Amino acid sequence: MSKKSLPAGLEPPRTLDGQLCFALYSANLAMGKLYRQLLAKLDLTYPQYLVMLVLWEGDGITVSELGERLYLDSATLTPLLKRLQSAGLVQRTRGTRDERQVIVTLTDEGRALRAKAGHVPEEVFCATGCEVDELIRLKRQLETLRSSLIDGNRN
Amino acid sequence: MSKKSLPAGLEPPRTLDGQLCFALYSANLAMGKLYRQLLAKLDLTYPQYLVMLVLWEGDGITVSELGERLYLDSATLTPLLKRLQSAGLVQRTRGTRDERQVIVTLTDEGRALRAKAGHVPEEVFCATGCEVDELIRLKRQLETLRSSLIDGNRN
DNA sequence: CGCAATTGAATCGCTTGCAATTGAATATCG
DNA sequence: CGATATTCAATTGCAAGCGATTCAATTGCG
Repeated sequence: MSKKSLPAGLEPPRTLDGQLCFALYSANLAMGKLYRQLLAKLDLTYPQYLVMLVLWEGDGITVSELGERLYLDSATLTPLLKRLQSAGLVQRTRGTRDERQVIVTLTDEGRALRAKAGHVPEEVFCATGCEVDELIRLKRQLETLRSSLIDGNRN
Repeated sequence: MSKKSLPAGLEPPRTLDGQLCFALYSANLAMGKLYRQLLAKLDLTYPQYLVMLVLWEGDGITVSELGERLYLDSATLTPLLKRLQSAGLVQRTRGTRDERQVIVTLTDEGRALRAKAGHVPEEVFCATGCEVDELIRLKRQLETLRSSLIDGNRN
C-alpha cells in the first residue's frame, strides 16, 4: 500500500483542462459516439458489443464471469442481456449444477453477427489517427491506471 | 482527411483484451468509482463536479458554453443544472440580451464549495499511483485521441 | 418590414452504470 | 441434520448521456 505524495512545490491542477481525468472522461465520450455510429448497422450499443466480444471468445459463461471480464455487475448486465435476448442474439438459461447461476449462450444469429462486426476494429483504428505503437502504449498505460484505481479503491 | 490503413500483415485485435477502447472504457469506469467516493462528501456526482470546475474558473456563462467546454449538450446539461440549482449551488437565469440563452451563475454556497473540493485533485493523483510526468503524457495522448475522434466523426 | 432559416434550451424515450436491497440456492459449521 | 452465512442474479431508484424533436427567440434575406 504505497502512499504517494506530490513532489514538493508541485500542485495538482485545479482547472478543468489541467486534469487527466477529464481527458479520460471526454476521450471516452468521443469513443462512445464513434462506436454508436459504427454499431448502428449491427443494432448494438457499445456495452452490448463488449458482451458479444466476450461471448465470441467463448460462450456458455455465467453473468458473474461476464461481469469480471467487463468490470460490470448484474445490475447493469441483467437488463442488457435481456435486451440481447429479445434481439435474438443470446440465450439465458439457469445452470443445472448451481441453480443460482445464469448461463449465457450465443444463438446462431448471435454467432453469425461476428462476421458483420469484423470490420469494426479496423474502422476504429483508422478514426484514431494514431500509430499502432502509440495505441499499444496508450492501452498499456490505461490498463495500469485501471489496476491502480481498482486496487486503491479496495482499501 | 488522412485515410490511414493498417501496416501490411497487422490485424487489429478482435479480442476484448486487445482493444484500446476497452482499456479506455474500463479505466473511465474505475475513475468514476473513485470520484463517486471522493465526491460523496460534497454531494456531487462527477459530471456535476466538472460543471462546478468550469464555473469556478469563471461563471456567468451560457449552457452552450458549458457544453463546449465539457463536450456535452443541453439534453445532458439541463437536468444536471436543475439538480445543481435544487442543491442551491447555481442559479439559472434567462439572458437579457438574448432570451434564448440561459446564464449559469454560482451562488455563495456554490462558491464556498470550492474550498471543500480543494483536496480532491491530490487524492485522485495519489490513487493513480503514477508519476507526474507519466500522467501529463497520458493526458496529452488522450487529448490528441479525443481530437482525432471528434474530427473523424465530423466527416 | 415580413417571412423563412437558424439558434438555444428544453423535452422525450431509450440505454447505461451503480448503490442498495431482495430472494433463492448453496455452502459452512456446530 | 439444521441453522446461519454466503453467493448469484434480479430488482429498485437514481443520475448520466444522447438522438430526435419541439418551441421560442433571433437572424438574415428579399
